[in-house]
Amino acid sequence: MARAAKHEELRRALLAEMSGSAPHTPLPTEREISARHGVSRNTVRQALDALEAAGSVYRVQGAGTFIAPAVVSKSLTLTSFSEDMRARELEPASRLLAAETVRAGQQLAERLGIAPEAEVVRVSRLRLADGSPMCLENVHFPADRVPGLTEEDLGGSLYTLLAERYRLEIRSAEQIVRAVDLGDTEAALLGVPLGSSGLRVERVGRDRRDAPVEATTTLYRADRYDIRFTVRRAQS
Amino acid sequence: MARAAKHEELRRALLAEMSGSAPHTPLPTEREISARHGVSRNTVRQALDALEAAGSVYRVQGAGTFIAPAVVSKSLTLTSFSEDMRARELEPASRLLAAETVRAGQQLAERLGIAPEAEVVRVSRLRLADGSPMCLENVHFPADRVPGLTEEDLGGSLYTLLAERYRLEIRSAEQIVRAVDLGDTEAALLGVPLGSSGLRVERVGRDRRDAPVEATTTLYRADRYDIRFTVRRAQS
DNA sequence: TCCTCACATTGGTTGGTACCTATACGGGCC
DNA sequence: GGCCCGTATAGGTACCAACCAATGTGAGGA
Repeated sequence: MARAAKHEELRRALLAEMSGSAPHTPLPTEREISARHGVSRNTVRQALDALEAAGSVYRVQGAGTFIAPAVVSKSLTLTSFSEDMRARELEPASRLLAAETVRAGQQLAERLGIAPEAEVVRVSRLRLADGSPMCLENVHFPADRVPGLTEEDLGGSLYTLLAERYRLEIRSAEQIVRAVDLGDTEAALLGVPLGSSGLRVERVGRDRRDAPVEATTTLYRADRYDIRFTVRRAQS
Repeated sequence: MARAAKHEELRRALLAEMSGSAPHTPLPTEREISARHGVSRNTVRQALDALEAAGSVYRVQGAGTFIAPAVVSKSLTLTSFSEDMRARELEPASRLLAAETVRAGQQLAERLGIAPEAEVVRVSRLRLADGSPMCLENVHFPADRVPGLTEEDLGGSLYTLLAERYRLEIRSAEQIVRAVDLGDTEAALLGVPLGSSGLRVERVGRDRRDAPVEATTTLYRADRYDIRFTVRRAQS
């Protein structure tokens, strides 16, 4: 390891230095950080850019860079269910419901950018947090990208399995969030009353070349789950 | 105008040049763009950084920069209801339900970072898209930041009013999204069947100094509204 | 024919420098 | 005492230059 770029190391260092301080505390000036850490101001700015994008600091021209107030929600990042639950201090677990190879069909084919006749591997799991149901997860992969997946241990993190076994890394994902009325089987599996509402998240995960790798539909219990994120004003 | 920074102008220029081309078409190399537009490579990279963050292009080291596939969802940005609806090609409108000054109370005080006894202005509106109800919106401002707001015309864009009348600009916002069962009055106002589910978005808007400016709770119809966004893998 | 490896090319990182613009603070004027 | 404005200082923009690291290709060997 230790292959990290300087601006990345600096980012971590600054994050560590900041960790104890109160919100709105000013950081040293860019020029001072530059001098103290023995890097160029360019590198400092790169690190600060990342911290700003993550919502850890805010900058005011002419005034300085300041520690952002502790936010409920970190900026929106792509996380696996396991990571998501651990961030909420819940213990993630899984119950495999189905793992099979089927035809893609029209809708999935479109989301994954493959032919409707192509085969996909479907993994259906009930995800638990601290032992009780949190969501129903339906993941689809193009079959030719994950040969032998149905024989693997699907109880843990799929992301880890994908990365280690198939060298597939999901770098970005598009998500569509909707509120839905749960069906009876869904409500039963999730252990909520019939007629409850739920949060449906449809996701298409892409590798660093923007090729679709995964299409997932997840149904969350409305009473235990929310989505938190920070948005910023952008230019047109 | 024309006060735009070079990297910003370049970004727009590149976006325009790209607009016709097919996905995965490579852009000119950074060095070539630099030469052709008469700017430094640093500036080119700044422009490309923005385009990449917006999801318009993706970059592969050693290979090039490519036009990203047309995505359903642009990267997540902060938009007003009016902008949001226009992006969906719907005509936004408003019906004012209430505009009053009240005590903040515990919960609002916490969200806005003010004292519970402090006064807040509450603006409650039914938002319409193409003439039919889309959501119920409840906006709260610290009263001392928007004197005389209740006397203004509250039928249009609050963001515009805030910017022009009070010089308040919302630069970032934290949002919490949940699925909820609508209450009877809410369902009636939104014109959906009793017992329908809805999407509740709680937002705290902040100015560029990260000071809370507004706290909004919005209740969307589940059948007409979804939230779309792109997430990226981030470092720890 | 197929595989391998060196190399040219592309984006990624880092350094350095200069100048612009917004901000805050303090001294001086009213 | 309070307002105004100059000035020091902060971040923002832009340029140049050099080198690193991943990629892909084509020449050459098995």
